[in-house]
Amino acid sequence: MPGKATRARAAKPRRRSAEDRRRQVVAAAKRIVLRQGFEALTMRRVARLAGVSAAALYLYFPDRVSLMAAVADALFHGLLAAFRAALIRAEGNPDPRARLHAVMTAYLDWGLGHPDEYRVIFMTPITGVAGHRPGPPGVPAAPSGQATFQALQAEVARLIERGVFRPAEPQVVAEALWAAGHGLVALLITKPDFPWSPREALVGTMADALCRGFSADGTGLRAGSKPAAQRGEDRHAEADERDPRPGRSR
Amino acid sequence: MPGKATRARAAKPRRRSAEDRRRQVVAAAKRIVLRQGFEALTMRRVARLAGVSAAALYLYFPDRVSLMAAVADALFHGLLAAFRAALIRAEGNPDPRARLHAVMTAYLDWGLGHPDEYRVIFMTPITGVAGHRPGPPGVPAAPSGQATFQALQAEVARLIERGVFRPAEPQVVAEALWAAGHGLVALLITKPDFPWSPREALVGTMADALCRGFSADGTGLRAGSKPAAQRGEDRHAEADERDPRPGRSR
DNA sequence: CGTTCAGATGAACGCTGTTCATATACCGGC
DNA sequence: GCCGGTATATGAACAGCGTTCATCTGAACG
Repeated sequence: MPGKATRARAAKPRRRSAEDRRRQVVAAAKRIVLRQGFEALTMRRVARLAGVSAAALYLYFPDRVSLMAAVADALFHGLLAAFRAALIRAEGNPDPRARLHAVMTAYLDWGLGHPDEYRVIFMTPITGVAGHRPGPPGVPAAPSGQATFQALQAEVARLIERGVFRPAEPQVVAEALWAAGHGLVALLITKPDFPWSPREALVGTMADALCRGFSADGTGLRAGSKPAAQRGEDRHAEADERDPRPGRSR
Repeated sequence: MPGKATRARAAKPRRRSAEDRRRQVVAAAKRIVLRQGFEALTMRRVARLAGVSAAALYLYFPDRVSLMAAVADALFHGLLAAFRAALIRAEGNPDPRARLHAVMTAYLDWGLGHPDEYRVIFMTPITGVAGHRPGPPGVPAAPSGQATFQALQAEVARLIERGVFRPAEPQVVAEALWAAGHGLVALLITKPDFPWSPREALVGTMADALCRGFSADGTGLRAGSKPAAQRGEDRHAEADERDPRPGRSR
C-alpha cells in the first residue's frame, strides 16, 4: 500500500512502473497471440518479448490463467469494435431484424477471421474444471465481455419490446443467440477436418433460423434464398490492427 | 503384417499383443478421463495406469493427438447410446418434432452431464491450428462421430421430406443444429462463472427456437411456456458406466 | 545353440508453469 | 552523505509434460 505518497513527486514515477508494466506485459502477450498464434502464448515467451524474466510475471499476475484473462480482456476490444461497427452500419436499416443479423454475422465473421484471439477469449478452458475460485466475488471474469453481452441483450430486449420478437426473457434469448454463434465458430475452429458446408450457407442458415425462431410472426431475415449474401465484400473493414504473421496463414 | 503365422498356436498370443494392447491403452486413457478428469489425460499417466512405459505408447500411437482421437472415439459410444436411447424413447410419439427435440436434449444433457468426456471429444483443440495434416486423407477424424452426425442428418432429412421442416439442404440444417447445441454445452463448460439463466430454460429456449426456425409452419415444440419441463426426471437413465471420482464432483 | 528381430524400456532433451533464495535499486530517516 | 529497509527483479531449481533414441529382453527360427 504505497499510497502514503512519499511527500510529493516521488509517487508518480513509481506508480507508472506499478500499473504500467502490467499493461506492458499484457501488450506483449497480445502481440504474441496476434503474431505467433494461440499455442505460442507461454509465460516464458511473454516474458522474453516483454523484456523481463519469467518470474517477474508473477509480480503482476498470480498465475497463468489470470494473465490469460487480462489478455482476453485486451483482445475483446477488437470484437467489441466489430460489434459497434456492425450496429452503426445497420443503424439506418428500418428492419430491426437486420440489426440483429448484422450483430450475429459480425460476431461470426470476427471469430472466424481471428481464430487465435477467439480461442483466447472464449475457448480457453478453466484449468481444473473444478479448480477455479471466483476470486473477488463481485467482479466477473471479463469486464468488457460482460459489456458486449449486455449490448446484445439490450438489442434483444428492444426487439421484444417492439413486438418483433415473441415475448420472452431477453437474457435467455441473448444467451441462446450467443451460444449458437459460439458453437459455429468453435466447431469450425476445433474440427476443421469435418466436411462442413460452405461457411456462407452455414452462417446464413444459422442466423436465419434463429431470427425466425425468435420472431413473433415467424419471419426470417429475408425469407429468401440467400439471406447473408449481400455482405461478404466488406469483411475486413473492422480490422484495426491486423498483423501478418509468417507461416500461419490459415 | 505378421500374418505368416508361426506354424501354429504361437500366432495367437502374438496377435493379442498387437491390437489388443492398443485397446488396453485406450481403455486406460478412458478410465483416466472418467475418474481423474480431462486435465489428467497425459501420456505418462496413461502409461502408468496401463502398466507400460511412456515410450511404449508411441509403438501404438504416433503422437498424443492420435491417442486422444482414439479415446474420443471410444468415449463417443456413450453419447451414441444416449442418442439411440432418446430416439427409441420418442419413437412412439406421433409428432416428428418431438423426435428432434429428444435428440437435441439428449445431446445437451449428455454433454453437460459428462463435461470431461465432452471436452475430449469436441473441445480438444487441433495442436497447431495450422499444423495438422489429414493423415490418411480418406478417413475422417472420428468414425463413430461421423456416424452420429449422419444419424442427425437423416433425422433432419426425414423432417424435410415430410414437409415438417422448410425445404433446405439437410446437411446444412444438421450442422447448424449441432453447432447450436455444441455452443451451449461448450460455453457452459468453459465459462461457468457467467451468470447463466437456469439450464432448463436455456435448453428449452434453444431447442424451441431452432425447431421453430426450421419448421415450415413456424410451429415450435409445444408453443407453450415450458417446452422442456416434462423430461428432467430420467436424466440419468442413459448412464452406462458412471464412475464416482473423488474430489471432482462439480 | 546361435542368430535375428520385434517389442519394451530407462534415460535424456527441450519445453512448460511455478516457487524461492538471492541480488539489485531506490527510498526515507539519521 | 551515509544507512537500513523495502519493493522489484532475477537465476536457479522443481516437478511434470510430449517425444526421441540407444539399449536391452525374450521369444521364434534355422
